[in-house]
Amino acid sequence: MPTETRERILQAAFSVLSRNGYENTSVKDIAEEAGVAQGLVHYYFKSKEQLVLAVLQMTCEQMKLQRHGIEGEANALAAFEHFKASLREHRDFQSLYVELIGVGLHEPEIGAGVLEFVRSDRAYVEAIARQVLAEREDDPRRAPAIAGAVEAAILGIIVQNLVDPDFDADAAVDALAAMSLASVAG
Amino acid sequence: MPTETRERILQAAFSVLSRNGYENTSVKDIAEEAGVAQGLVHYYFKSKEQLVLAVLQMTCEQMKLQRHGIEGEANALAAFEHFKASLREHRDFQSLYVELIGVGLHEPEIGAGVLEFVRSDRAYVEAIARQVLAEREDDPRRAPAIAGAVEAAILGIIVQNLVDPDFDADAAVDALAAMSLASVAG
Amino acid sequence: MPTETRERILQAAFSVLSRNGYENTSVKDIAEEAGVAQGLVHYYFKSKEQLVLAVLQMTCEQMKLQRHGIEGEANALAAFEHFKASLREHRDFQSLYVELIGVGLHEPEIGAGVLEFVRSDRAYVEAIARQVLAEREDDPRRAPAIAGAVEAAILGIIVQNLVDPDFDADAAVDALAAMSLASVAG
Amino acid sequence: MPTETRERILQAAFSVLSRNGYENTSVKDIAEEAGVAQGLVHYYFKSKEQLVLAVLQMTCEQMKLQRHGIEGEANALAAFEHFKASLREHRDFQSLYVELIGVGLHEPEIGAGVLEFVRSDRAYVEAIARQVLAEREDDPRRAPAIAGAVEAAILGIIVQNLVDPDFDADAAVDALAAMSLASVAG
DNA sequence: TATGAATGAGATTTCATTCAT
DNA sequence: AATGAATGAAATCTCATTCAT
Repeated sequence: MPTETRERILQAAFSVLSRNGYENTSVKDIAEEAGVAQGLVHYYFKSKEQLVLAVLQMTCEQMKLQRHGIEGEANALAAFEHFKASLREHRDFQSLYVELIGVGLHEPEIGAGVLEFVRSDRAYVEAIARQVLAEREDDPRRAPAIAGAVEAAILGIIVQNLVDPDFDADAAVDALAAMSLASVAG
Repeated sequence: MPTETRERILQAAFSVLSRNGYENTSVKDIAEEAGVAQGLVHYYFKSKEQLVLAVLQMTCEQMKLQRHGIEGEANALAAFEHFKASLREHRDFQSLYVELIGVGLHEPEIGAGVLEFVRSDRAYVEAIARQVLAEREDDPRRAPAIAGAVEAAILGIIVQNLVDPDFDADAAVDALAAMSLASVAG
Repeated sequence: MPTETRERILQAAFSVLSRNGYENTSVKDIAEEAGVAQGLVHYYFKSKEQLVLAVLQMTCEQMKLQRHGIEGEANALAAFEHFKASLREHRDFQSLYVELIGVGLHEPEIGAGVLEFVRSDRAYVEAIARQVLAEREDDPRRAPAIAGAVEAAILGIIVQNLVDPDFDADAAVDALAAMSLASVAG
Repeated sequence: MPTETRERILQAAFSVLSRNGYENTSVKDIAEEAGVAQGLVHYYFKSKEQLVLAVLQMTCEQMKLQRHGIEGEANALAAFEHFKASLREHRDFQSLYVELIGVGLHEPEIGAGVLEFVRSDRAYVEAIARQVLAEREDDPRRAPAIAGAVEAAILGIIVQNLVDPDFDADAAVDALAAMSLASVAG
């Protein structure tokens, strides 16, 4: 089946990219990991950049799905717990993601993909914030700013967790949870 | 004069790197920007990686100095204001920094440089946190976790500010300030 | 056809190497001689060293085949005659060979290839020596030492023949033949 | 003293060249080994090739001197013994020498230096051969051919001794001695 | 769809040599 | 005599991409 091959290439690209980094990954490496000829990669993806973009989107899609169950709960603490778990389980995704944030600063197509995901992530945080503000009868107009800060902290915890082996990510998440809830009236 | 030339290469490297990105910057570009022969770059820096590392360190050094006046004050709000200003004034540094965080995930020498700076930055935040906790007679042992979360938010605000033209960085910083102070007893 | 191209590169490499010498031969020169793109050379051979090694082995293989008919004869004099002829006809091979002996002293992979050929050549000489010793009922245990000396003289005659236009190679081979036979009982 | 510096550079060049090989030796390496600035090497030697040539000549000179005492003796066996000793003691010289034979095939100035030494060496062998032939009242006109073969064997034993750790150089020299003496009437 | 040979541009790096001091 | 910064050319190698089959 044609689609299977495309998928295999995508998976292979994700593996190699997250393992070796954007700079150290060639189309040849990806083709080898996927077990296909080099030329076939360009049959499915016009350029390396397009392939990377597809990888980014595929992976973001996977992440969104995992979050999905939580969203209905409107429970901020549960979301933070879920985040703690994902810090342990999805290092590979996060590593690629952080690297692509950097790449996206100078490659517009990647940048657009990154932007889309950052915004959707922040929107999710904002939705939760809005729920909490509503519960406590605080001003719902505060939600965007709080979401900006909380989403920022999430990104920054991901980064520190990747970069610094001594970083206590769980403690940072707990502190973030305490901080964000303390700032809401009630 | 020898030292001047080395400095000129470093400055040129910073310019080109922050303007075009790590991937799109060649030693040739840097040499041209500096107005020297390509070979001279390798006379002063053993490899491209070493040069980039030196750029990272030089720039981190500059950032540290700017912070210096603040540190004695133990005034968290002033530090947040200063951060807001630097978001406007130092996009070039921040852009390079964010990109090198990504690069450093797979290139150990860059990674070590990034780690060093992240830690020193967090230590600075922790010192301020400790001051505030002391003022309000809260438990000083909370400082590391708070610093982890606040440093994270700082990183994440830098990222969003670079990536998303619609991001309201000032509002996020204000929300962060409110959150972090609200979580401390008093 | 793929194999043809590989062979063409190999032949081109032999030509340029024996004509211009190892030091003065670049991959670009070889690609031009073969009429292919420079990158293709590295498609077939991982590195310049690997290519040179392949050239060495290819040429050694050719030399071995030419010798083959003789070996059955157990006739030392015929072998010496054949050697005289090859001194005239295979200057190019011998020139490259002598140069690679020198190169191999400091590049292990080349050195291994050279060693292999020297040993196989000496083994061939030893086989002939053993035949002559048997014929004349002399001690067969003398064969290795005699082969060491005769193989040495062969190498040295090749060298002098290349280096010194006034060197009388035929006379030297005849003297060697006389010497080696005179030292065997009978 | 100026001459001392020149000598130091020559000695350093010999060390580095014989240790690392011609290809892997840069003028910078030599300057560093000598403890002088890179530019100074070119003050004393017009080019790298000239320097290498001077090294070759210096070293050949040293070898000749060591032989000198022997030459008066006209004692072939003593000369062979001396050769056996030099195989053990002068690997560094011999390694450089063999490499420069190869280089000299394509660089005329080096080639001329090599040729000069090969000829002088062969002339020395020929003188001894002549003495032995005279002693045994054999035809002195055989001397050049014998010398060609013996000098060849000397070169080839040097080569095999460098290339093959299992080569029994002493046995080969003994066999050579036996062969060469057996071929002379008496 | 799939292959893999072939291309051509470009990257990093090395190096002999020159030159101002 | 001596330094070492500076040059410019060249070398090896990598790689995204194309193309004939």
